[in-house]
Amino acid sequence: MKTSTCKYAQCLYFTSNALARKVEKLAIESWKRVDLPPSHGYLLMLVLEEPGMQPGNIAAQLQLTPSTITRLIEKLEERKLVVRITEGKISNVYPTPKAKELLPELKACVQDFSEANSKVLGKEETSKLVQGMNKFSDKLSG
Amino acid sequence: MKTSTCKYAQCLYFTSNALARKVEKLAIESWKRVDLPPSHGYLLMLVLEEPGMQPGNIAAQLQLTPSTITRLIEKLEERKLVVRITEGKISNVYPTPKAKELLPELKACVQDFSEANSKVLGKEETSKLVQGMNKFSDKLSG
DNA sequence: ATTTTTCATTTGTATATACAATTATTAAAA
DNA sequence: TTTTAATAATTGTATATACAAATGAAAAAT
Repeated sequence: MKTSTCKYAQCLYFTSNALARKVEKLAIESWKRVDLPPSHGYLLMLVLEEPGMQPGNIAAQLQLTPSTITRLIEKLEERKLVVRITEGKISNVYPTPKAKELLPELKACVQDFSEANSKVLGKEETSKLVQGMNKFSDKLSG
Repeated sequence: MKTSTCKYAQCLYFTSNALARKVEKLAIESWKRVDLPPSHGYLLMLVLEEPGMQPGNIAAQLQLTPSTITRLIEKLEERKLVVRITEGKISNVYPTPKAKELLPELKACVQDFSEANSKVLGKEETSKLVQGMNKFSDKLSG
């Protein structure tokens, strides 16, 4: 259904949620080749770039709560893609060799997704949209 | 954390999800006065405007799946805000008197939220952002 | 008039996420 | 140095949402 026929098409609540759901779906497609949901994929890439990264920092980077990060890590551990090494109150998350092997594929997913959404609105306009969303996000995150 | 310090700040997946979560939070605040999550509130308003509306149409309007609508309606029934009357394979959802009494308060929530997010970016710019998001949404929704 | 297909809704189950409470540890204050 | 406070991570529980399967009814085809 076109948003123009939606009663709440002018409402940011409605709009941002609807968009997020659709973009999520698109992203899921792009990440199917590695059989990971996008959220797991992004977390994994973060850890590959910075092995030993702590859950708290991951949470900040991904703008998710620590508890959510714990859950994501659990799943990635089950898949043998990361290991957690805990000393005292801090944990460090490391990618496994299996994850390292997967890196090129992960990058391909990101690339794939980027191309997919560039096709939708064009690179320029998509980039502007992203900027607008970030601007709003930043003003909100107190 | 500012998005500018986020590794994936240029990624639509990341951006749209992060924005949706933040906007949701803002909306929850606005809807607290009626003790309803925003999604329930919007559904209820739809049904108040068009009593007897069917779940399938509600789903289309809100761009949610029918199963999600069933769940939302269940909650609203528990709260005695709507009733479902089923004949054959179709259902009609009606607002209760309690819901009708609530209508001014619901409108106040919408108004409140709208003001809250206008304060963030300004009316003009917010409106442009919404347009951009809708445009993307529309091109995506196959 | 039966059978088949389509359709609207619901149910079972799964994922993503959050909040509040808990645990365990380190740092600060007394 | 003992107590207190702050911090990092986790766990328990709850909400929002979806997909796939099931149900039940109406419409279409034979």
